[in-house]
Amino acid sequence: MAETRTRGRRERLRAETTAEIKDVALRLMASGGPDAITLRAIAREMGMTANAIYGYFATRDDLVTALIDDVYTALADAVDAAWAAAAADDPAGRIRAWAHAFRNWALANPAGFRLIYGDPVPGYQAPEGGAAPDAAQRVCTGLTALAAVAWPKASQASPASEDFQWSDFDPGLLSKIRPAFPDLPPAAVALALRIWGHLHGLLCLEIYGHLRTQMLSPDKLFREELAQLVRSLGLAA
Amino acid sequence: MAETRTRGRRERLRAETTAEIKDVALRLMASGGPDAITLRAIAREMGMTANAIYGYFATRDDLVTALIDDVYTALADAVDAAWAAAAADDPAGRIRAWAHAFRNWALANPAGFRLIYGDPVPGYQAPEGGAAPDAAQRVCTGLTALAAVAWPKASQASPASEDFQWSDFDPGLLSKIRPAFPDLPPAAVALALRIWGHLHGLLCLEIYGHLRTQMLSPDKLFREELAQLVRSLGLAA
DNA sequence: TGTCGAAACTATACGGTGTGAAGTTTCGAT
DNA sequence: ATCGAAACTTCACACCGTATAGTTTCGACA
Repeated sequence: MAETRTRGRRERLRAETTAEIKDVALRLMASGGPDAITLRAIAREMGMTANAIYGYFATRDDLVTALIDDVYTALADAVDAAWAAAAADDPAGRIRAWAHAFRNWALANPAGFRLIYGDPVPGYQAPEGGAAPDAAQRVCTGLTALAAVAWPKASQASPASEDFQWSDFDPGLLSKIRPAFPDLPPAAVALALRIWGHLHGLLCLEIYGHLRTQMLSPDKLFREELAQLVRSLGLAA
Repeated sequence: MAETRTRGRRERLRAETTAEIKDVALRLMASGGPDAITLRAIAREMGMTANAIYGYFATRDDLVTALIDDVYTALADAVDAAWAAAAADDPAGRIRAWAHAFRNWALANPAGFRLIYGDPVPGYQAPEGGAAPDAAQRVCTGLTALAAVAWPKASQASPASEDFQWSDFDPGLLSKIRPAFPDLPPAAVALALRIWGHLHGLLCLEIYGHLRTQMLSPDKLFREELAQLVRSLGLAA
């Protein structure tokens, strides 16, 4: 038991250091953007040598990957929580809550948003698996859940023009969605992705500063977007 | 006259070198992404020293700015040309032509798209004026022209919920739009920006690889988006 | 309790980057 | 023929990621 305690101690220290590295990296990112994430800066902040970090992350990309995982998970948590907090019998309200949570999170963590959705860092290549794809699918799944509730009305308000097949979508995504919504057709998933694109586009333009050159009140535009979305889904109050 | 000839020669050489620098930079970007744009790599390619480039661009950011200007202008030219090539009496066709030109350009020049709309390069800060904002406004203006034609029908199909004012928009943008479309209300410009956001979002997700994790046929999704857009504008065939 | 060995960390080095200052060459204008 | 500006090179500096080798720390076990 002393054994497990001490071994636990080693692992605890290691976990703490790992957490501190990620913490410092996130702080640097928040203050100086994704490019401020340099091993040397992190080490400087921690009173270490840059090479010491290699004991915790094999490469800087691995660290960035870990950060993306954490940040993306935080985003997914935020929108899921907003969804859960809204009244279940008010689909339009849930969509609004979800979307506003998404935007508010992005505006509060612009560097995080860029880290997830932009070029995180020079030459970075995302790995295959990991928490980030999971979080992406959670976001996507949440959106599909919203679309699923609205689908019966939405599909008759504006049926899909393309004939979507299940084979058009990623099996991993479907494996999470289809069990939850057995009656959902492929076109509804396409709708969810389109909605994702709508919100993502406005947010990208805003966060990367392309909207501010044309529009002085992006929040008004976003609210209008949501109003039209709710209406197009046949959920208008 | 010998005077003007020789002075012209100096300037011509200078212009040629400037063009070659940008050319090499664009080639590097196309093959290795925006991050491959390094002064040293350019100089290496040209058989020069990296510092020689400082005679043409005061800083690397200035070079990147020049590239962004060129690339953004090329994009604006492409969509404008597609718009002009489509039949003037077919608003829906013009929208489709515009949007497909946008997407095709982006897919053909992913690095350029990232250069314009993403983090171009570590620590880059866009300057105030220049050709890029002009090109952005051309894109935006083109979109507004599309929205303007559709507005009479579109506004009664789905009127705006927010009350947009002219003061919500950038005066520079309005100065180009309002003279051309005197009867256009602010809400129509908001619609144009929303459409921009829709297309931009799908394209961003696709180009940055976030869509491919969920959807295997992005082009089908894009066509569906356009179909729904045309329908929502009351332009359905 | 003394010793071993693994883990954590440092030191040094290499090649890459942008950029500044100073020196050299080129070449048109007078 | 000469002057001077422009083009270019050389050298230097600080920063980056990362590989290698050496050093310290400290829990585990005889």
